[in-house]
Amino acid sequence: MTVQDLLPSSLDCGDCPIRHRAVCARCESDELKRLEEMKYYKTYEAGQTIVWSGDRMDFVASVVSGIATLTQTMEDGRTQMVGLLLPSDFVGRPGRDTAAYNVTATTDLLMCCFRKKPFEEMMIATPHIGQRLLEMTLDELDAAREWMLLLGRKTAREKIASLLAIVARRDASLKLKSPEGKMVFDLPLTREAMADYLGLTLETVSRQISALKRDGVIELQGKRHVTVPDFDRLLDEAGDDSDGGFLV
Amino acid sequence: MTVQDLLPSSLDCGDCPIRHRAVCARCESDELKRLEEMKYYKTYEAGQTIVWSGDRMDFVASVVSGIATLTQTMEDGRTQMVGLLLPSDFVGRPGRDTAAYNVTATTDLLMCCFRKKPFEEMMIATPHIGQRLLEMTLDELDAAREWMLLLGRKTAREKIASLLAIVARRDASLKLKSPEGKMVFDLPLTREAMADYLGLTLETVSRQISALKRDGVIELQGKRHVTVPDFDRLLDEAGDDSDGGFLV
DNA sequence: GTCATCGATTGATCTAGGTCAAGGGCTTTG
DNA sequence: CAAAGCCCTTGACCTAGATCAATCGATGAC
Repeated sequence: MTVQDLLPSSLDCGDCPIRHRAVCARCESDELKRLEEMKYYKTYEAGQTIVWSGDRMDFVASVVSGIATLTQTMEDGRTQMVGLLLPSDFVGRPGRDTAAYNVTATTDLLMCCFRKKPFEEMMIATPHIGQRLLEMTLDELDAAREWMLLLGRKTAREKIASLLAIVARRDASLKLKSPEGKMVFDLPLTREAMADYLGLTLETVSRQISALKRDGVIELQGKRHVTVPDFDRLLDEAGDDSDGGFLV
Repeated sequence: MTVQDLLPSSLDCGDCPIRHRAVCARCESDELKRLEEMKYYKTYEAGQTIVWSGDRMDFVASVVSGIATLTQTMEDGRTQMVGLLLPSDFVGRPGRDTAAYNVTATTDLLMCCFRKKPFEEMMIATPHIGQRLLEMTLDELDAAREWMLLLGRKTAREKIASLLAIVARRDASLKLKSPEGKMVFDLPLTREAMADYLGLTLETVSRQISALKRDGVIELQGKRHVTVPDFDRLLDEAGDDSDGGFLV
């Protein structure tokens, strides 16, 4: 796998990710223009909740910069992350009017939004936008199911390695690898958020990260800055059959 | 919640579920007719694999009767069920040409199929079919994410209760509850398949079912026939916040 | 400069669920 | 009807990860 393979085809031009990833892969210019007219930006601070599960959600959006999470919670407080939104990811449920999960900004966040109503009208008027949405939803479904394998069957160490691989791959899509072939990135999540992602406790996350560091699978500068000297080794630790998979 | 609430609006007429659930909620008669012309039936025996992950899959289909499962496997044999197909469920990935999971018939199975190519053309020609597909895929995504909460955060007992609740609800959609308000159904899965669904071992499944029986949450006639005297009690054991959720 | 606060680490201990092993009904086959 | 498979149950034990608790920086407030 080369660095080129990691580059999502969608991020090579323009300023607003939604143009490429979500909607406009095959847009004619006049449709693009209508989208441009519809879009607006919103910012959120780290920690801020964007919508609560069950709330009315009258927009769809694409993450421009920053990280957000989708989480589900039980009455007693147990929480499970069910989606991780990285830059260029899409959020929103055309055809549904309430949110099914809590959406929370875990870093400062910039989102490119469209009011849902006109977006849906545009979807109906421009069938291939609907097709694109279907494709993206299928991607999300694949990611969710890969994640289910992780939650149900992987060990704590494999879970951590999987998460690191996902973030490394997504991050490498934006930057290039260092000259020596090392992958370098910052963890966008606290230990607690990682635990909620992986179905673990934050203590176990901390221990396993320490273990991977001790065993030379990763290097750590500070608490968040990670260097992966050998990505294949990391994939191996993750127990991933497919090196491609896991779209998130 | 009444029994009426449990009835999917889609199963009240006709002989072929795909007509209702998957595609034709708003079909005009000529489109319906074209679909009728396209469809064909396939049968599989219990235990038979329908497609292997990675194989070419040149059809989409809807389950008419019987049960099928979607599973993912690691090289060392650990397996996780990622989807459960009950009658009227749709399977297939318009726009993708290979299967992402193993699809296996766990009982004798009758499916109503459409060759993928003409189905996709129909989808393009009839936008609201695409919309319906998007809606169904969003439902599946919701189910997958509910399932993630189960896998990541629920105890073994809660997992079992959740699964029983899902099957009971789906089964009750087809039959009515017994006069005394009890729900009665047959488990469509072996203990092993339940374990693969829930991220447990078959021994733990067996023990927890025994425990629920001992505690009067369920009654068992034989190994598979289940009576639920009090559905709310079961939901309570499942730890479900929403009594609605979990579409599968 | 001191005191909170927040995230992270690390240790000690406990336990839910996994693992290994031995039957116990069933159905199917010859 | 014996033999062989399945599928399921139950018991005895073990371990991965949870829980409880102490400590350690950073960072920021006053």
